[in-house]
Amino acid sequence: MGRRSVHTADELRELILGASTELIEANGLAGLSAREIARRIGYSPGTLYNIFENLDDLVLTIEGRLLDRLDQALGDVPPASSPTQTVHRLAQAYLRFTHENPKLWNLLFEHHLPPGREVPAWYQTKLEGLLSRVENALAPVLTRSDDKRRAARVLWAGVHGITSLATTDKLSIVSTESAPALVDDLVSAYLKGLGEKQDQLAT
Amino acid sequence: MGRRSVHTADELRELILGASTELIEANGLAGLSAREIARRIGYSPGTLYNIFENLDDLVLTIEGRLLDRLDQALGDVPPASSPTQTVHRLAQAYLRFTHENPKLWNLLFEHHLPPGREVPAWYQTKLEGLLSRVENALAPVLTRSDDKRRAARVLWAGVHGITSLATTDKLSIVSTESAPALVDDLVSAYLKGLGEKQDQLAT
DNA sequence: ACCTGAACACCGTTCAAGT
DNA sequence: ACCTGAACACCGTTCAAGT
Repeated sequence: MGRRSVHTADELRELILGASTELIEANGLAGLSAREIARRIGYSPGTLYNIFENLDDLVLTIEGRLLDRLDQALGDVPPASSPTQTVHRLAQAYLRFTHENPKLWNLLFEHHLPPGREVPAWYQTKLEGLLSRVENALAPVLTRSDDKRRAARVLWAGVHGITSLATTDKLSIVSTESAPALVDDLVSAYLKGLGEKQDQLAT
Repeated sequence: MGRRSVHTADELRELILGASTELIEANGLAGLSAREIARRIGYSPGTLYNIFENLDDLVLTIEGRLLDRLDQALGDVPPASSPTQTVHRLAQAYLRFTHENPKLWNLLFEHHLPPGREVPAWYQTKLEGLLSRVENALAPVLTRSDDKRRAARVLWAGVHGITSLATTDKLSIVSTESAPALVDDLVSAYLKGLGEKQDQLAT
């Protein structure tokens, strides 16, 4: 037929991304299918492939926007009286974000690129941007850049691990309610332990 | 036709599980399909459904065996001179295990049961058994059972987070080579920090 | 230029029919 | 009793044909 510009390419793009997000929020990656997206927006499956290379490309786009939203959420965190307190706030903001968007967040870990394909460069850049927010918060207390790098990664991984176990329902060793307390415990004990190490090095 | 007992039900079960494990080790959950399993073992797809309820049931069985193997690996860790050292050894053993079976381990997080279904009771039991190994190692240093529970969960989640980021290739913020150092850093700083807290409570 | 929809090569799962 | 294989209801992706 040729519905010819009932929607512009950009509008179509947003329609597709919107429908995809809804499907993922409802049933995770398993709920996403090209044909179902097409049904929801009233186009044929083929249309998706005019706009996106394939489903992986589409998912990567959604993930990019999600990382941007998290970056914004972390950017909105006001610095606290001490670096330690700021890290606490960042960690809780991350936790809140993942709990508000559990299925969408899980997408980052459920979705895998086919064997050959690498993650795009902009994706890697976004990740580093997020991590640098933690590194910056740690800067006043960890001057050696190696220490800062490592501590930021350990904290990030630790908080990720807690949210992962809490949201997965598969390793339900951690309940959703207990997650914030575990995150606080991790951050405070770990940073306290690091501080002691620092002191030892200083003496 | 009715190949009638060329293999016993148990043999067939093992054939299916073996082929499934190979497929997962090659390409993750995405590489697994009932039809491909059937092809590999020379039976028709329908046969799988005489032995397993469905693919989820089959995957859950594989996951159970994997948890058993990890439990054994952790059980083989000899206690060290101090509780802290023992936890270090457990954490490294966990890390080694996940790095030796990356795709299989990822199965635990890639695979989700359909909306209604809950994880079976034996599954939950196995998880608690694993966690109790960490709790036991912590027992000499953390007497309050609440503290023990929390510390074991934080450590477990933390190590899980590090391996997850290292193996995912999607959040490649952590390289495979750096993982052991991050795990050591997490365990030593966290436990040192907890120790300080304890001291404070004691005074 | 844009979109369709049939076509191809796949899925998971069921179940009547065969041995 | 055990296993098959056709059938059903799905997939992702491509591309000739239509407007």
